[in-house]
Amino acid sequence: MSELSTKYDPKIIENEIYGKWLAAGLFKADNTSKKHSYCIVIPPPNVTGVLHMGHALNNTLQDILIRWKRMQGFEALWVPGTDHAGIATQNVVEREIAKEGIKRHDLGRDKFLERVWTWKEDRGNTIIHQLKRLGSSCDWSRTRFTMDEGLSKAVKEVFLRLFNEGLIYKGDYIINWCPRCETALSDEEAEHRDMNGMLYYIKYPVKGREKRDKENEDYIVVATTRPETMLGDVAVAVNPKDPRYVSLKGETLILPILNRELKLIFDENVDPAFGTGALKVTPAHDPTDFELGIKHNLPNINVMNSDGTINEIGEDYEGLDRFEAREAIIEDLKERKLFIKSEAHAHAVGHCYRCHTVVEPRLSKQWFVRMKPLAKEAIEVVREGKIKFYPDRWTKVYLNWMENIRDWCISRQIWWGHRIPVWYCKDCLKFKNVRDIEVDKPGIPGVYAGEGTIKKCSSCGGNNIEQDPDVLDTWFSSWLWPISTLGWPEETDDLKTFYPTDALVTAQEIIFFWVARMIMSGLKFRNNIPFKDVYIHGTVRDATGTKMSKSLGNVIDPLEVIEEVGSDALRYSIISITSQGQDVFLSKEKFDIGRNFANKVWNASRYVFMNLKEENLGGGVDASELTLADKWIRAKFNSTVEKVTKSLESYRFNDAASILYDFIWHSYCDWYLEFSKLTASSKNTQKILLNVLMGSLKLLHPIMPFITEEIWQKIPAKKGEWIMLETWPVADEGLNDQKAMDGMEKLIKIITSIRNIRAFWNIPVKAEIEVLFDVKTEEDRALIEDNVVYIKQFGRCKVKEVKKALKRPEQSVAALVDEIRAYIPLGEMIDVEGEIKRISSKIEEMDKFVKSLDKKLSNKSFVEKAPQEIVEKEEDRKKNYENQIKNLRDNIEALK
RNA sequence: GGGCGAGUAACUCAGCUGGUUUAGAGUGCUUCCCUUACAAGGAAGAGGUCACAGGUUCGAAUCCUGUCUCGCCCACCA
Repeated sequence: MSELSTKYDPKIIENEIYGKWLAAGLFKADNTSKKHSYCIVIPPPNVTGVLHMGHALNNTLQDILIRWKRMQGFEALWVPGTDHAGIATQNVVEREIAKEGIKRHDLGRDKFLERVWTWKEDRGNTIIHQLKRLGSSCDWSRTRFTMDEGLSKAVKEVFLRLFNEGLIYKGDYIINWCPRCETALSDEEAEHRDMNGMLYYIKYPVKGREKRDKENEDYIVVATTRPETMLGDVAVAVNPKDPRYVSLKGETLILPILNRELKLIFDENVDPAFGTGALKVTPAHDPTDFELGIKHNLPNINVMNSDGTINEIGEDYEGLDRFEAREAIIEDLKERKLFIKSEAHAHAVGHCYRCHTVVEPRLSKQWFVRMKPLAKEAIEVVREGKIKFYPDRWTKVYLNWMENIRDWCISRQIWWGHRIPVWYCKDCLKFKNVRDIEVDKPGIPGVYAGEGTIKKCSSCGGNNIEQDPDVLDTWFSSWLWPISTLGWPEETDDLKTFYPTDALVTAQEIIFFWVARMIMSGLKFRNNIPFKDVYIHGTVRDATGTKMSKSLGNVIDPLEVIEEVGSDALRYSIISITSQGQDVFLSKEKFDIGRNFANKVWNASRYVFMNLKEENLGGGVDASELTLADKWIRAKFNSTVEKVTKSLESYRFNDAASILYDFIWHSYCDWYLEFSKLTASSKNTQKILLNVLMGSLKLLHPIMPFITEEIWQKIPAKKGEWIMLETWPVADEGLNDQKAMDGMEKLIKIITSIRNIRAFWNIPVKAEIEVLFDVKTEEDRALIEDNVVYIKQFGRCKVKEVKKALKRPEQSVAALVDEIRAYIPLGEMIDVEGEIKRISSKIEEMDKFVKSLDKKLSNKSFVEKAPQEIVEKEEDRKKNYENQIKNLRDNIEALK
């Protein structure tokens, strides 16, 4: 047989194999195939991204699924791609041009976008290349990008449909504003982090009473965490039931510093227990206050510019950054004796998920999608089980979010993205700045939403038309991913064949951003769920439990790991340590698991190849000549097939990995392969050796695609064939053999016991020992005699005698396997006392079990209520132990 | 404030519907072995009141309740 190289070198193998797969077009899926389809779509990584361990885990899981299904005979499609990551990419390019001393406004919109596209072409494919290195069997011919023509068309189509249905509107609301990116963010894009902030107590004087000295009557104390927003205060609110403030009803307050008059309003939503029970009302800078403002008909005063500096309303503070203004205002208040105190106050503060700047709640005109109507059906399909989450606990998280869904802010004040397809006639609408135009419903004269550029106003005939300057949230294109990558809105063959897709594999962080919205969009625009199963894997963390991130410098670079140990080892390791949905704690040593296993597989295959003769491999296995080990390994493999398949079906990937590890390493290599050395020339042995290896390689292929393919290609009979296109093994009931399983297990125990004795008595490796077996049954006698060569070889001993009621030889020690007694005469080497001690301690140990079983069996309730088979089992066990104890006692007698 | 997850061997973790588990694996540790597949290996071994307290049950690491510790997510108490 052809040979594998002595050393396993993943670097060479992996590059070569991947190239071969690509060249042969094996990843391409046929959309006219009559086979059942199986489809997954990649969670599109951000174009600015580089492969991190999260991706490695995510893509390995998906690749396992897709390779497994492909082998099961499905027409398997895995659609890859990237999203344009509006804010992140724009930030990257802005940073790049900043090095040349240019800002984006210097370049202008068109020129800047050209730069971004150039960047995308040059650098935006990094992650795609890296995914290939991992072995991902994506259909690269179908690679998509959210700004592609097709996907852009889908985005536009969806916007227009929703707009015309009145599900998209533009209006004034408090949104999360990132002063660094200078754009609005959705609620999900503002990450809340616990911060040790301050709560500041400030006096707001009561008008006309400033000169009085009486405490509590000449001012109200207000508590705030953001004093700078007081510049935009329009009222102070208290609870109507709060006795402290009842007497002040009808009074007017004076806003410190700016000296604006403020109403004192009474509202039940104010919590008397917080701070002083008095709330400063700043409708333009706080969501709660905004609601109050509407309810009490208060004006909105916006005091900040888009970059977070104070605007002209702030008078002397104009131009100061919000945090500088905070300090300055506090100083001024102190000077005016209007500042009372500050106290530590822990609270959650929103941060921009792209640049981590503290976001500012800010009143702003933005585009929104009404989500409640979309959520309805998305809730039903999950409730009815049409879409299932794995692990199931995420169902609740999803439903909870869905049921409390809020409108989605989809406009971003950046340039990189899908521009909002809305045009305004400035003449009809009489607005200087189109941002200020409110669009609360479709069909407003002078507001046009359309696919192509609109140049002329059909209302007034004028051409003073301007397109909305904003772009859409990146997720507004990502949420269409399952339909748009398959060709929607066109009725393509891909869409017909592969939609709905089967599984979505993703991380928990993205359930709201993406999973939930895809379900809504699929139902809305395709009238069907986008996928059936959602597998949520854990977050990859470092050994201390911190999420791996570049800025923290605690990353383990998957590509470095691949360099060192290979992609197969990386894949195996990460899968084996990821139990369903649990977070993954990584450290470099963990990759040894996969490295060692790959090495084992390689060397075992090498051994098999070395011992095979091609002329022995023709025809089937001769069933009449099967050894115990043959039957055993075949039965064991059979159950492995079953278990691995079951594990994959239930998304228990780590189970699949460890079942294979255990079978290949501990059953196949440790025992079968060792046994085979004694019958290496037998045709049967060679055939079974190869058959089981081939089956194992197939089962292992989804997890370790490269090494399995490489070995497969070296099997002469498989020359020119691909393991990745092989058929997934199916369990064959005819191979199950309980008797062989039990027999082999006993044999293994016998050999182990003999080795054990050798080690225990410190018998030199080269010293020969003899074993005599005392058996109780004919079966046991046959078992030993039939397999005596193995006992000799692996127990490193001579088998002198096997018979019933054998008398214990003098000066011997005993090993016990069930009812079999093995005696090893050691002559002068043993001290009788020591052996008696050893046996006695064993008796004690067993006595404990007998006693506990006794207790159990004498318990009437147990005997009556427990299933019959369990009672019987326990009885058998007890008998067994009692027998063993009896044997051991006899042995002590014999030694004396 | 709500929700979720975790606490099992020195370390990192499995253990799915309670009984074939006398609680497993990998790493580490001890002893022996470079035996022609593999020292990235082989053989043998030590090591655990399954966080704590109750409860359900004939039977609990597993189910229920509570407590403690850690981690995460959600939430407009300024």
